This record gives sequence, structure tokens and C-alpha cells, in this order.
Amino acid sequence: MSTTGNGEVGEPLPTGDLFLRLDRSGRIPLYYQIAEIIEAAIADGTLPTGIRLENEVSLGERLGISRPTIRRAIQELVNKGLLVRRRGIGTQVVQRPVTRKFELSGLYDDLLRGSRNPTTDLLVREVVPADAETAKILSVPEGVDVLHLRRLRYADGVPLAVLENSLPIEFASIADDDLRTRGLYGVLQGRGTQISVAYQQVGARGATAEEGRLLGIPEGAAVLTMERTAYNNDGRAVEFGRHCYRPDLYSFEMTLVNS
Amino acid sequence: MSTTGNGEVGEPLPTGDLFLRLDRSGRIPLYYQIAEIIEAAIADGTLPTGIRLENEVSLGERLGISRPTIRRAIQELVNKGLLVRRRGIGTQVVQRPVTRKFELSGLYDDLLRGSRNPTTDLLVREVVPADAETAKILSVPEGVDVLHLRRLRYADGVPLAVLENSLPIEFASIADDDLRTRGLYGVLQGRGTQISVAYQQVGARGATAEEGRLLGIPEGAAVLTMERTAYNNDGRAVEFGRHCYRPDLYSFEMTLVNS
DNA sequence: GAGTGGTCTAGACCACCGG
DNA sequence: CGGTGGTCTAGACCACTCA
Repeated sequence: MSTTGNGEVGEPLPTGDLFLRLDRSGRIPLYYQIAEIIEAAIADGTLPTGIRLENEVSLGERLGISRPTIRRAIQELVNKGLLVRRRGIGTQVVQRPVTRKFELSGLYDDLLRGSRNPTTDLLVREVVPADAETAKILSVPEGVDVLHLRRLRYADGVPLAVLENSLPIEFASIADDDLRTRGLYGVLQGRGTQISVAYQQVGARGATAEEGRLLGIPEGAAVLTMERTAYNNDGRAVEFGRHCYRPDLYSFEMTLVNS
Repeated sequence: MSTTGNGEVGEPLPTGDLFLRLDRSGRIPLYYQIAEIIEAAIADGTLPTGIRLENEVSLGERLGISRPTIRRAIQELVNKGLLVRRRGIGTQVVQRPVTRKFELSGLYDDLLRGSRNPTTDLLVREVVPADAETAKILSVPEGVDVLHLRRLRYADGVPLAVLENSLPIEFASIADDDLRTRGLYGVLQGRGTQISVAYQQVGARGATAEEGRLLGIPEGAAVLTMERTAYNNDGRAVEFGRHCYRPDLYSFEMTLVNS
């Protein structure tokens, strides 16, 4: 039986029982399985906040897994901000309130995860020549046709955000119903387009008259804004969005980790 | 001489000359040196947007460096959103406009990097008993003394942000002058406190009368808000901040990468 | 089938921390 | 000093993509 001290005593740890479900023959990488098990143990309190983890070498030996694989699993959780490593000391669970992580996903899935029922009105859907800015961002010649969308997103029936997007013309065949019943990223994924990188900028400004009308707030009231350019896994821009949110109903959460 | 095709032709690449400066005996990790060289090559156009990188195995052989080390260097840049990898295809430079990355750093250093001269007014600096919320966030008992700060941050002489922070009492000895001439994170680092994780939430609201006066905007005008809790490398909370920014002068930029 | 990245192993040595 | 994480090596096999 292995032990993991908390700095003062060397108590036996429940971690000994956590790793019985490793599947070495399946498609899921070992490091991923290990990371998920540890993450779940943190989430349900089996690994309390502030506790020191078993060291990498002994954990690897105990599970019959090489140290680089163990390290990779732990690194995933360090990157998520759940663990902290210190040379010469050990690895600890970060002491913190529960916070959801910030991922590359659309608003729709974000609302789904938060159990806020998302729905969508399709306000505008047109094919128009790209203006200079859109053309530059999407890396197409100016004046070439692009798909332009304007949607109103609700959460639990309450208007939450005005979503304005431009996409290359190859996406013009997207069905209206898909846009109404799914998130844009879900639709793109269904067409085999995987988003792998996105750059976004979050700011604020006063609402325009139309935004105020759509969102049910006065003109000039504060809205939270986000501009995002998303790139395919071959590095090409597939979507440019300019969105605004009701700030009392939505905010951006994120975790930052020091290299 | 090695070659790296761009998908159509197999042209010789200038990358052959890029890796002459590797220092194997110094303190800087090899993977870090390699990542920096590639990043610089992307930044100055030596590795143009969309180009395919030399494959991992051959790059490793050519440099006399093992493949895991090469992979780690490339992974750093994938995490920064500069490169995209596809199995069976190769590694490409992401096609994108130049964007600064989003790091765990304070506003002060952020402004410095952007060559916007940051200065600070210290409006409030007091030791007060922690209210319930602050106590919970900082993981101290309610009513225990904490250091409370209120600062006004300028960029190029223009008021930019109202910064409100609470810190554990051990930081009460921070000098006023340090707070006026440096960023909070710089001061903490100077005291040997390294921030390693932070959770933040970005939103918007209307400015209060006082915020409007300080920032030179009307009461009720939109401000961008950020709340952040920062944790030490031993996992303890060291700072809680509640800030608001003039949205015409500041916004948050970030890069998101799909797992 | 050839070439690519994705995963994994079994070691090694080092740097840093605490007692 | 012993224990920890940080780096690095030299291989291996697999999954995927494209011609």
C-alpha cells in the first residue's frame, strides 16, 4: 500500500483504489484516462483541496505505467489549473472554489453545459460580397461572396445575445433548421469541419437601438462584446463572429496558468 | 540539406539555418530554445503563414535532438495557437493576423508590452476585517484582517482602469511607492511570491458615479469588468481583484486551442 | 505503401527543496 | 542527504492520410 503525506503526516490515501479502471487496449490514451480519474477524484472530494499527490515515480510503478505517461496526465491537469507542481516539493491540488473551465466551444454548448436551455432565432441569412475587413479576416479576395448570419440566442427563453457571423461561401449550404436548433460549431462539426484554434477579443460598449430592442435593454446600456476568428485544423479561417451579450446574463470565465 | 514541401513542391527551406544557436550546456531547456527559434521565424516571416513544417523525425535527426524533445517544442507552439498538427499530414503554421497572446500577467506588464506608459494612483490602502465573501475567496476566517487596495491605473496619462484588490495580511508590508511605480504582480514577484494559476471572469456593466468620475466617462456608461483570484505555487489564494476598465481603451485578447 | 503525427516505454541525469 | 519534479534520450508500435 502506498502513502501520500500531506506535509505533516503520512496517511494512507484512497488513491490506491482509484486506478482500477484503466483500459490498456482501448482507443482512449492512458494519460487521458489517468487525468480523468484524478480530475473526478478532485471533483468529488476524494482528493481534497490542498492535498499532496503521490509522487510521479511511485505512482507510475504502482500502476505499471511509465513516468512520462504519468507526467503527461498530471500536466493536463496542471494546464487546466487543477494541480500545481513544485520541484523538490511535490504536486498539490489547487485550493480554490469550483469553477468551470474555459474551453474552445460555442455559446450554445456553453449554455447546454450550464443547463440553460438554448434556443435561436435566425434573423438574417444572406450571401453577400465580402467587405474589405471580412475579406482580410477570412483570407478571401474582397468582393467574393460570403455567408452572413445574424442570430438571436436565448437562454431559458430570455434573449441573451445577438450573434453576427461571416463564413466562407462553401458553408452557404448550411440548412436554416440546423442554425435554429444547434450551435454554429455543432453544425460545422457535423459537416466535418473541426475548429482547432480561435482568437478572440472581449470588450464592452453601449447597446445600439436595435440591439437594445432585441435584448430587451435600453439603448446605450452596457453590453459585453466578443469578436472571434476561428480556424480549421488546416489553419484556414472558417468563421468570423461579432457578438454582443446581455452582461447581467452572461460573462466569460477563464483559467490562466503560468507557463 | 533538408527540404520541407508546402504541399505542392519540395523546396529547400531556410529552416536549415535557424538552429545554429542551440546551447546545450546552458540553463535554458532545449525544447524552449527550439520553440523560441520557431516562434521568431514565424513572427519575422521566415516561416510564412500556412507553410508546412519539416516533420518531427527528420528535424530531430538533423539537429541531433530526440523526437520527444522536438515534439515538446512544437507542442508549446500548438498551445499558443501558432501551429496546427494533423496526423498523417504534418504541422502547419496557422494562417492568421498577428495577435498578441493572452498570458497570466497583470495589467501593468500588459501595458508595458504594448508600449503604453502605465502609471498608478494609490487611492486607498487600508487593513480591514475581511467580509464574508473576501474571507471565503482568500481562505481566511471571516473578520480576519486583510489588505485592501484601490488604485487608478493610467495608460499614457489617460485613466484606464479602477483596480480594487484584497490580499492576505502578510502582504500588508508592501510599500506605497512599490504600488505606485510597479504592477501588483511585479511587487508580489519581488517578494518571492510567484503566481501560478488564476481564475478570472470578464463581464460588463454600467459605471457607478465614482467610477465615471475617475475614468472620465458618464455615470451608467459601459465599463468592462474583470474579477480575478490568483493562487500561489503552493495553491493558496494570494490575491482577489475586482477591476473595471474603460472599454474604448482596453479589451481582453485570448487564444483558444482545441485540446 | 510511404509518410506523418499520437502514444508509450525504460531508463538517465539534473535542479531544487527540505530536514 | 534523500525526495521531488524538470529535462532528455533512443528506441517502439500504432492510427491516420494521401497517392
